[in-house]
Amino acid sequence: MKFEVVTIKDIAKALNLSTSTVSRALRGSYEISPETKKLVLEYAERMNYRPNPIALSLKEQRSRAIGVVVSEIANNFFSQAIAGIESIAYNRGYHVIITQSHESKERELVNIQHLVSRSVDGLLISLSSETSDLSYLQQLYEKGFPVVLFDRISNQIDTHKVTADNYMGAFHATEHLIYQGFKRIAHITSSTHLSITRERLQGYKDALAKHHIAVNENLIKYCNHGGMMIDEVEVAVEDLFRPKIKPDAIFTAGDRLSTICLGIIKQKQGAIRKAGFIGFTNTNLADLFSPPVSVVRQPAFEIGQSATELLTSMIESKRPVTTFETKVLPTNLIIRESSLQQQD
Amino acid sequence: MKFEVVTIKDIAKALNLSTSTVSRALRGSYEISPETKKLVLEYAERMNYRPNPIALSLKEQRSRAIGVVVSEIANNFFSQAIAGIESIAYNRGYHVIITQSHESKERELVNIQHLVSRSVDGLLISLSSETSDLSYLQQLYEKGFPVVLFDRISNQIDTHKVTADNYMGAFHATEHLIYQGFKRIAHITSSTHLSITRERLQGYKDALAKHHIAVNENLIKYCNHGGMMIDEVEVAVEDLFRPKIKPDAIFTAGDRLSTICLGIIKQKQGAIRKAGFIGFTNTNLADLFSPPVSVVRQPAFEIGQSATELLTSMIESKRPVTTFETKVLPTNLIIRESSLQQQD
DNA sequence: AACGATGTCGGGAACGATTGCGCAAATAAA
DNA sequence: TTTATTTGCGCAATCGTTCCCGACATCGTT
Repeated sequence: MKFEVVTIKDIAKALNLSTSTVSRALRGSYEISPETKKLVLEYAERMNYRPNPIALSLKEQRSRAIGVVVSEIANNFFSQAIAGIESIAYNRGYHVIITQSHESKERELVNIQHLVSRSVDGLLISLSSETSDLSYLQQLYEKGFPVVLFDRISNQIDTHKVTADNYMGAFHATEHLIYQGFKRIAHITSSTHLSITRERLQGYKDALAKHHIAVNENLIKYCNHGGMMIDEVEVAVEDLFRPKIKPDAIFTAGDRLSTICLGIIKQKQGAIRKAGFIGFTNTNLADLFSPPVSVVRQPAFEIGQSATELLTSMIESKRPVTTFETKVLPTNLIIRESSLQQQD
Repeated sequence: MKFEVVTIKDIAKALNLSTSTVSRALRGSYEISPETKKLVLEYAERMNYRPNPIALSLKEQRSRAIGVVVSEIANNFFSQAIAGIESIAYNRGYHVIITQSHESKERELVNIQHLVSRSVDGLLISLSSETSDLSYLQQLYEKGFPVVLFDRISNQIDTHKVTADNYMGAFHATEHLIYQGFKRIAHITSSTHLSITRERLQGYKDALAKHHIAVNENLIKYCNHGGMMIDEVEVAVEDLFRPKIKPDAIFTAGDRLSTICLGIIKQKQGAIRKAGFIGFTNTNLADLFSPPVSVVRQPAFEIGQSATELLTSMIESKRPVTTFETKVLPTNLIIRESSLQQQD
């Protein structure tokens, strides 16, 4: 099952020229006479010649492809980020190879090794929630392999990073709840391995502190699988609302976490149902919810774009890049009914 | 900015052997003595040798990668389908290269050419809404290049196809609305170029016919950009509800179409707001809507898996495949409040 | 002792493209 | 006319790997 294509050799043979001449003619080299150029160009056009990228990769030691590792494609944030990645990569002539870690550090490692062996020119990574040891990546990176971290970043490795302003996003969300009069604001988040978890948690805590509300560790729940397991979230919600003194608002720190939590709330009655709600999520459908849901929205598309720009510039840089930037893009607080204090 | 790796040549030099011997030792050839094998294997292991997939691709004329063309990644159906594709491809040792057509036939063509020139071993395609002329694909396919169509298929090309049972999905959805007492059921769909449009439309019409309801062409609106342009949908909805005699229910035929339509309905009053609603969508959040939305859900993940299984079997088939199957997977009708007749 | 059989290994072409170098012919300069 | 320069093109190496052949050495057989 082969798919025969014309090569530079075929053209050379047909035109009674050498492959070098054909190659140079195609690349418009000055050392080829205009007549020969025209001849070759026209024939190549007619035969629909396309240079073989694999051969080029082998010769030039680059593949013009970048690898992406995310936890899950079917997640609003990531699918939007990938769209952003693809938009820039496409323009710069790179292919995008996508892999999912499913929040597993083993799978993440296998994916990275796979991509590297496949000679991708660079890597765009959002860490899995299990990942704490970055030594493999570190090692790879120190050998000069371009890596850009996005969304879930780490300070264990010194390279370009792009992320949303998780701290301020969480801070403003929490402060908004406080302004609305909520006093006992619960926070449901994921593994503390993740930078986004820690940043959002800090924003939450600092907002409370600013308004002289003591942080209550019982109001903070960690779902280590980040919403990959529904049970985990159910347990967290039930734990929160079991005590006599219940939370009056919930602030969730992740896309899946938010939607799952909303689903659980919907099935419940009483205090749970009445609690204020705001969450980090990138769904476009939040205003269709009942009640319309307040969200912290991340500029996912732009994060993907920005990370890809940094990566391609690193790949194409002549000398080793030594100064790195960490881009922090502002989040968008969209207030709808769910986070408003009900007057009753 | 290079990333130096050990090659078979390095091993040969270090061990004072020829590359042929090293190659054979690594592949466990019988003509290499056990001692030499052991020596090579251990050294390769120690140096963390990985065969260069690019070189292999060049030699073997295959890349162990499959190309995917969809209209948009950030769409529930496609992101779920891609997850299914990736799950099978991963197990069979293939990489997945994803591209988006953004519903443009030019972009689709460029992507396909790009992927082919990059020597993907096969193609998984869901056609753009603009595509009517499949001659390029046809031509490619006739040269023996493995192609599997999924979701948006075409009978212009004879190969494996995988799709949801759009006809029955639409039929049952429409019939459900009829059973609920709705009489004037509008249908908002996309370009008739698409197989899914035609199949769903036919299901809709046949359900009406079965229940002796005349098809009213004024109640059918075609959004040729399939929800990529919001205006288009707004115009459609307004056109539907402008006449004196208004529809009492809406049935939408696509993911984006459904959610956009729901957004529009939400902003309106009166007849529009009160109309029954059901739509094709793969969002997981439909029961969080207000009211909870009835949907026709496609087995997106399974469609992706199935298409990938067929493609890889085609790629790996020794002799040309001549008999093709069209897999039709059942849809899932999930009834919630939005499609129930309100008793008032 | 001569021969074939077997076991181990290396040489080199091939996959498709680029590119430094060299060579011949044509042209320009002396 | 002779020399120098330019023009136009081919040879061959290279990227990493596989694989067809051919080259030996060793062993057993007659």
